Amino acid sequence: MGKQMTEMLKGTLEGIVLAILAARPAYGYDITTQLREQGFSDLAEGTIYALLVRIEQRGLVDVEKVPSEKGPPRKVYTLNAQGSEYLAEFWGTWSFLAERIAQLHQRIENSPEETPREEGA
Amino acid sequence: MGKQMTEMLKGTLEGIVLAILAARPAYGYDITTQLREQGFSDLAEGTIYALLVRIEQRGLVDVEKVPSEKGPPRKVYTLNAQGSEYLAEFWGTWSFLAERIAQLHQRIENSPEETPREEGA
DNA sequence: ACCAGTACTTAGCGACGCCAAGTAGCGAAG
DNA sequence: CTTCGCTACTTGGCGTCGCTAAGTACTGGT
Repeated sequence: MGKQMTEMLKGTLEGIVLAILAARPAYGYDITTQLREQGFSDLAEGTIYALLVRIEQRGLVDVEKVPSEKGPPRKVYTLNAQGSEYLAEFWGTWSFLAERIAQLHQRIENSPEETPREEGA
Repeated sequence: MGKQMTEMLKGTLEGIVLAILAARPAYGYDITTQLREQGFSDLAEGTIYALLVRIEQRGLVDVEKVPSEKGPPRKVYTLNAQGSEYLAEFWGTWSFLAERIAQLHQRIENSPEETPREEGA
């Protein structure tokens, strides 16, 4: 997916990453790999790292440096209480938006321009 | 809803507006009113107008100036063939994203940290 | 010694939604 | 007749976000 997906990820990627961290703690490279495997194939690596820095500075996650056998130390992120709260808000916002959009989608599906309808009443 | 919604609307608002136009032609003020009534209560007016200019320049809509009894002439936007195509792409992208996020949501719901589980096997 | 894979960082860019203010046309109230 | 409020669109500047691109650093294999 291209530009549309890029724009859509603004605002949702944050929630996605928090949701991943809600399942279990993880580090940047790991998260990137997970997402790429789950279909976000051309997700930029730098994006995740920048996002992690942001949510750390907002105090939504706790960080721990863990040595790796295969490279530089990993920064393992864990969702904390504030992060859980923020994630809950995210689900609320997302649900609201998804519901409106689903309604719009149905409304179109159910009233295609082709279908002849009684114009009068 | 606040900042989360603002960020989420990036990329989705365009699709929302196109979907509204797919139902029937409309002008900026009208679209803004519709959206505000449908729950996007603090949607900025300028946002919609800027978006309409963009989709017009991309050739996704046709425009017609229609005089109004209550003020300046309205710019009525109609979704054209290219717009329909683009909207279809939007649904594809949105569906993909919504599905992934739904999966993430379920995965969390089904494995809450609180629930005691057999640790061994 | 070199390269590939792992893992994180940084600087700059474009796109989008918001804010604020302004322009313009019309009807009703004073 | 001026003023106010509603309708309707425009414009300039701002902050945020994801992407691009380049770099740093550590390890193991050839």
